[in-house]
Order: sequence, then structure tokens, then C-alpha cells
Amino acid sequence: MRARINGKAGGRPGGMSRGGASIQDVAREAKVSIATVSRVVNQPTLVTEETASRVREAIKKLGYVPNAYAQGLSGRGGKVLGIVLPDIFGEFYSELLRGADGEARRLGYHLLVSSDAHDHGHPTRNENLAFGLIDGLALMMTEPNVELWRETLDAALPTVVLDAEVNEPGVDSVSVDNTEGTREATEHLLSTTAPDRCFFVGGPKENFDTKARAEVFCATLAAAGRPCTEPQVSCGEYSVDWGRAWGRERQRGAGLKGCAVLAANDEIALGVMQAAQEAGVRVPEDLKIVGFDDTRLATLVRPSLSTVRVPLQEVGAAAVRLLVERVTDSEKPATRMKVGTKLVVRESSRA
Amino acid sequence: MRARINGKAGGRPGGMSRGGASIQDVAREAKVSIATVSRVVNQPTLVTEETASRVREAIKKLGYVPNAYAQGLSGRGGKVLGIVLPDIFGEFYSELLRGADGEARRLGYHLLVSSDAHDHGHPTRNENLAFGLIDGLALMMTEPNVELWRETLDAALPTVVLDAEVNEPGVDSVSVDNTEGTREATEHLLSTTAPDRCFFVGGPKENFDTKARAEVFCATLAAAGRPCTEPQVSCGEYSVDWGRAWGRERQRGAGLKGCAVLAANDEIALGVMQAAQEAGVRVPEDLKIVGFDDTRLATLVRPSLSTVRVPLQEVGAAAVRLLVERVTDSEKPATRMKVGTKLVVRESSRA
DNA sequence: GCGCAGCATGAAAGCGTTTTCAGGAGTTAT
DNA sequence: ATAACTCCTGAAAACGCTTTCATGCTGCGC
Repeated sequence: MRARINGKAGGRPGGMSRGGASIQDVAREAKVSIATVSRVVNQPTLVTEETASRVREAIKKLGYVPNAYAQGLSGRGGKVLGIVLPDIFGEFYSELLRGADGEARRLGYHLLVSSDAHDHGHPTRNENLAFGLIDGLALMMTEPNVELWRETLDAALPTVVLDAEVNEPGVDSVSVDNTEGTREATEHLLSTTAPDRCFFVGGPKENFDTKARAEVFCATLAAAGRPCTEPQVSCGEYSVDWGRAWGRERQRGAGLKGCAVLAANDEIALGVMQAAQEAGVRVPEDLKIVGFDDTRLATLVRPSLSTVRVPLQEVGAAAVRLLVERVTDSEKPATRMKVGTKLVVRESSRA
Repeated sequence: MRARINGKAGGRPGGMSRGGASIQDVAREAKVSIATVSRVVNQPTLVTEETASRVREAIKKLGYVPNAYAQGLSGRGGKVLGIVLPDIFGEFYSELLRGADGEARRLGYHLLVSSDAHDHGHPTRNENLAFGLIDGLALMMTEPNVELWRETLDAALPTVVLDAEVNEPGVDSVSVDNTEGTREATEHLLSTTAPDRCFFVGGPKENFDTKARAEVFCATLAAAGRPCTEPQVSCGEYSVDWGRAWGRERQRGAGLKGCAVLAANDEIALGVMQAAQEAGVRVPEDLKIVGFDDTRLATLVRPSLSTVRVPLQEVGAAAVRLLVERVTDSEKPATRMKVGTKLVVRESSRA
């Protein structure tokens, strides 16, 4: 229960905010009606310059800032967008967020961030979402199970889904077109390594991107005349640990030497690299590795990591842009946006 | 301008939200007054079980979710906290945010995230802050210049400052106690390296933490009988690039071999390590390196990085906790909280 | 000089809650 | 049986803003 300050708030002239001057105070100070104050703020052309300047002065003097709740309530929307991510930890989400934040800032919106990590996809999420507070929602699903988010998607709230294509009417989406980048990467590996020594180490089996990337990987191998066998594609999770585990396992078996690995993200790639280093297998001389995402990680490790660039900041920014468009124009038809991917060759896969 | 839906919203029975069922609709459906509905939601004990269950049913049927704006406006606060960081990019902020997010979630609050990166400490920030929307503000200042934030600090808004001690009445702070960790780290380096070959590579010169760490570093050297000379402490920025630049410079000069470096964060340490590797200087055989923060980076690189652990997630969580306490009890005296630091020895500094 | 258009302003409704106050129905004590 | 309570519920005010509608004023054309 917040303390309520009745009537005029005393104290410093400038700088009050909450519990500070209201539109009423400004109106009184400038000797006009609250309607006029509101107009000065929102539709300045409707007010005489003389009146307006008097009002502006009063606003300044009292340090008036419109109360966002009241604005929201009276139908203007509070300029807040929600963004829900599986987690907000690590370079991947970090970059996504940064893109979204920048764009939101540019468009005059605020970002309400929420990560799923603490109550993994549990339906209680919906309650947590501050529905009614946010004007739009950018949603990145952990699991491909759209039904988990049924309620959310059905809500009459502008929504854009990140990094997954959904077939919901009226729901925008921004996803990654893995085709080009994956193909490039695979061909790049094939240029130095025999098809049957190429491996794809994926994230979660049901993950949209992992699935897409695995598919293109196999297709490219097939196009090279050597359809990939089952053991050449493995799935796990998007983590260094999984990559390392896969690498050790392989090393114990047929060995990593002479192989090439395309990982479904940079973390996995890094894990594989660590396993190789542990075993004394040199990268890139004995083992080629290509990651995915081109997070900062790729340039931080040695040897630097070849990777497929995904413009994550753009994805975040695009999501926000789409959302704002939809918020301001609810008639806008649903947009399915795709951003391209491209191979970036660094040290870990050099011939 | 959002479309306004007048009167009852048609459409699907469940799942509406914005423009969806209001407390009025629920009241009508359950044949009670809105006051009763509100009570069922907020103070269930005041309502007969029979009435309450009827109301709950109506709520469920209509998919009613309280409108946060209205709640905010009517004095209950919208359960939103703002958090402003210099940037939201990289492992450091990532971890801080994760801690804050988790705690906020636990306490039933939402997090409005905003990074300073796009308009570096510019006063327009204040307008951007959704004042009036947030119940409290966690603020991490880029620069030590408190005056830049004067307006913000003066605002009658519960505020907690992160990672810096401020002397503002009524403003809480959560900062890092660098003493213990820095001392441990310095002594650790001194155990293998001569005092005059130990270096501190800092972040920005005015940064609170860099200053504190440099000081302890020097004091520890002095305690070991060999006060540090000027060139042993350098400042730059918190980046890999700066660390690498420092390393190259030193290598060009007296050489890195046989030295020990304490960096002000893990990124700088990593940069130094890269410079060493470039020059064929082995870590830790020829050069000991200790970082700061213990971000995930430290365990991802090879050799793994010895570092001083700063419980960043705890810092984030504590900030939120303090903020919520202050929001709910505005009389609470200002708290200055400090979290400790501790050396974690990994490979990069082994004897 | 009169009527009418056009413009600047004010009054008031409405947004969806919470909360205070008052009243009505039972219950218990006298 | 009545007074005094207790419990539950409803009516209504308040929160601060946007927006519609009405009104008074100015100036123009006839």
C-alpha cells in the first residue's frame, strides 16, 4: 500500500514525480482547465501560443510528469511492451534484448522483461504477464508446444512470436531463415572434410532452429552425394556442457581427429572445442568446428570460432517494430518476417 | 490511439484480456457488486465462501484479469520496478539482470528494463523512465557523476543505487565490497611473483570499483614491503579490447613473461590472455592472470580464468528486495548493503 | 448590422480499480 | 423483546488523464 499524498505535494519545486504535481495542479497554476493542459501536452496545435507558453511554464515550475497509469487507463496506452524469453542469461538473449531495447527506446516504448527460466513454461506465466499493462507482447517460446501458450496467443493482445513460425491468425512472427547459412557452413566443412566425417551437434530435439538446421545439413550432405547417416546428427541442449559431452563421447569412440562439426549454437561449438583441446586434438588442424549465432563468444575464444551469423539484434529490433506497428494499427495484417543467416569463417575451421 | 471496445467484448469465452472482461462484467455475471469482486481477489477472508466461489467462477468464465493501469491509478501501485543499466549487453549485466528478474518474479513484481547505452547518461533519460509507471527504481550509474542523476534521485520515488555508494538521504544502495577479494587475489599473485612484476589493469579511471580495487591492490603490495609504482596500475575500460591492448603494449615493452596481472574484470583479463597467447607467452607458466567478477566467461575460456567472485545475481536480487521493502514501507531507513568478494583459483594463475 | 463559420477553451463523462462508509441481516447478551 | 454487535455486502468517491461536446468569442461576408 503506497502512501497517498493528498492534495498538493509540498517539497522541492522541481523534481517531484510520483505523488507530485498532477494535471490539476498545473491547470490551477496556469489558470486554465485541465483539458487545456492535456492539449498542450498532446495536441499543441489546438492551443494559442500564449496560453500554451503559460502552461508550459507551469509544467516546468511544478515538474509535472503525466501519470502513466492514468494515461493508460484513459485509453492512450502506456507505451509498454512485454518481452518474454526462455531465459535472459547469456550472450544470445543478451544480444536479442539489446536489439529490442534500442528499438523500443527509439520508438518511445518501454520494455517489460520477463524470463521464463524460473517457472519453465508453466501456465502461471499468464498471470505474471501484467496483462492489461502491456500494449503488446514479444514472446519467445521455450518449447514448440504452442498449446502451452494458447491462452496468451488468444488474448486480444498484439503479439509477435520470436524465433519460431506459428500459424496463429493475427500473430506476427520474426524467425530465422537457417537455410542459406547452414548450407554455406556445411559446404564449407565439406570442402576440407569427407561427408561421412561431418557431424551436426544440435540443441533440443524439438527446437525449431535445431530441426531446420539439421535438415539443411543433411540435405546438403545428400546433395554432395553422400546422404547422412543417423549417428551424424545428435541432439542435446544449447549448452557448453552438452557440446563438451558430445566431444568426449566421440573422442572415446571413433575419435575427433579428421572430423568436422557444425554445432547448432556457439556454446555447443565451444564445448566441442574444449573436448578436443582436452584430448590434444588440434583445432582447426585436426578438427574443424563451426558454430551458430555469431555471439560475442565466437570472437572471444581461441582459436576464434567460425560461425553462422544470425542478426540477433535485428531480430529483437524487428520484433519491437512489428509490435509497435500492430499496436498503432490493429488492422495491419499479420507479418511473417524472416532474417537471413550467413557464414562467417574464422580460425576454427580454416583449412 | 488504441481501438476502444465499447461495452461487453464479444468473442471467445476465455482468454480475452485487453479490451476484455472488466470487473463490472464479472460483477454482473456473479450478481454481486464490483466491490465484492475486488474483495474476492484481494481480501478473500472478507467474503462468504459461497459468494466468493460464485465470483471465482465468473472470473474464470470471463477470463477476467485486473487491469493494471486501474490498479496503479487507484493507489495500489502497478507492481512494476524499473531498472536502468549502463548497458544490457554481456555476461556481467546479464547475470545482474537474471538475479533481479528472479527476485522480482518471486515477489510478484515486474521489471521494466532500460539501458543507458543508447543515450549515454543524457538527461533525457528521465523522461524515458516511465516515471509514474514504476513503483521503484534500481539505478546503475555509468559515471560517478551523481549530479547527472540529481533529478532522478530527488524524485519522490523509491530508489536503490547499484554498485556504487551514494550519500543521498533515502536512497538505498547495494555495492560490492572489493577489499577481501582483491586482497586475496593480490596475495595469491604475490605468492608466485615478485611485487614489482605485478600489475593491475583497471576499467574506467573514475569507476567506483576500479578505484577501490586499485587501492586495495596497492595497499596489499605495500603491506608486502614493496609499495607499487605508478606504471603498475593502469586504467582503460571494461573491455576485452582494452585488456588486449594493454597486454600488447606491455609485451612490446618489458615483456609479459614472468609477470602477474590482476584485471578489474574478466573481459580485461581475457584480453590480456589473448595478447599473451598471440605473443607465445604461456598462461599460467609464464604469466599469471586473475580476473574479476567470475562471469561465465571465466569458465568458458582455456586456460580457465582465476577470478574474484562477485555475486552478481545476488546484487541484482538484493536490489530488488530492498526496493520492494521500501515500496511497501516508505518509512524504512536507507540501507547501504555490501556484498563480499572472494578469490576463485582456476588455471590461469596456477603456480 | 446580423448571421454564421471557425477557433480557443471549459465542463464533464468515462476508463477500471480500491477503499471507505453505511446499511441490513443475523446473533448474542441483557 | 430490544439493544448492541458482528459479518457481509453495496454505493460511491477517488485516482489522473483523454476526449467529446458545448459554449463563448472573434471576424468575415452579405
